[in-house]
Amino acid sequence: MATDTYTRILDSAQSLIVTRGYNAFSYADIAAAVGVGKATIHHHFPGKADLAVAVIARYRQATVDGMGAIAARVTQADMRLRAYVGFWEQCIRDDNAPFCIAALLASELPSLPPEVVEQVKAHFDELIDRLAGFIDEGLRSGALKSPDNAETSARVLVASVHGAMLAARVAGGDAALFSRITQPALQRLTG
Amino acid sequence: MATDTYTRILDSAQSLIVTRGYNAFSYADIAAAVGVGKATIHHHFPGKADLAVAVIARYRQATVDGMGAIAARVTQADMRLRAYVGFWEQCIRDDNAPFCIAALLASELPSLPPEVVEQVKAHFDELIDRLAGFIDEGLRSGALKSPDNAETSARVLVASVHGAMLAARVAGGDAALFSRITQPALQRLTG
DNA sequence: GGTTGTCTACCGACTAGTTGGTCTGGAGTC
DNA sequence: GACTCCAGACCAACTAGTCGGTAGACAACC
Repeated sequence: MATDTYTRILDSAQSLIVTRGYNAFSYADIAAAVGVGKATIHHHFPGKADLAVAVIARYRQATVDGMGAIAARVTQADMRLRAYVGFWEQCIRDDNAPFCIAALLASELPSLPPEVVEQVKAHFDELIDRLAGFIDEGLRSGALKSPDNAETSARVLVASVHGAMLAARVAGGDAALFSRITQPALQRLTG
Repeated sequence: MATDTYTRILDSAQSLIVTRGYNAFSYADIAAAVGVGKATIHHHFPGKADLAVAVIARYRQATVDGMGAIAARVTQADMRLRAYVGFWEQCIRDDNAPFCIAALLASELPSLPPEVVEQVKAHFDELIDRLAGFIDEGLRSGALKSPDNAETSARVLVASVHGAMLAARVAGGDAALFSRITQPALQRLTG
């Protein structure tokens, strides 16, 4: 199912989307990066939208898995939130995947094919849902505090992370700036 | 200097960038929207980067003017910040220009021509500077409070606004959601 | 008061290159 | 021999950008 070429195309597409967005990468870019013909990409992903959908679908799964791993590994609610934010800080620091592709695609939303829009929305819903789960648990146990409900608190935290990503990107990949900006949103919940 | 056609091209480019970003609009789009030939656009703006630079430069001026107007009209520091956030809430509600073009371009930053990158960075610097000015004044007078310095506080607020814009766009232009997400960042300063 | 020259504003037709996508066909495998 | 995987050549449509040329405004000159 997931052959090597298939995965490498997906990897390449993902890193191109992270740096350029949906509209500024082409089949030729991927073909050159992976070292295959353009037709090979079409073989695995009939259209550009299919490719993007596959990238986000995998990204969504990775997010769900990652949040699940945090839930399993970390027991304290405040540390779970710190792990989420810390993950992105590390990504920016390593210049690995220094931007959430869903956030990037969200900004381009009005110019995206409907299937892609659907995936982006689904990712946001999922992410908010998982974080709200962490926060809800923390509020019940008294480990966290917030004047708002868990869902709103999660949205505020995510917005802070996305805004901080933008700021870090403008500052040339400044992970320390990202950390500085996201800290208040964390402190607001962790006290 | 600034003829009618010139301004209309600029207007059209700006609204196209707001909805689609830099890479997903073309000279043909603008030509069709304005009702002129493509060559006319090239006459006023030799290259696509020149056009984008002109759009952002005008946007920067409008931002500086707008912040100046707030400073002149509103005396209380907390109300100045509310005016800034409220401006964007209104833009989203009216579906007028429901996204900051600099924030949108910032997400595409790695794929942008250097002249455009420069303008985007300059806008961020200017915006942070003006807001930090408001906050600094408020901190001195005791109208605002913050554990951080004015510059960091301004960055946190801007990140919150940009993150909330993304959330509102994903939610289909939900101005109430934008307001709900930005409120904590305001409350943090206004108490 | 014509004539000439120069300027800006604009257009239709063009270019070279790129876009996503299709077609045919070959190599390897089960 | 059917199937998956892949490449090369190709396509129409589109991209930013260029070309020569036109229409009008303004001025200078004789």
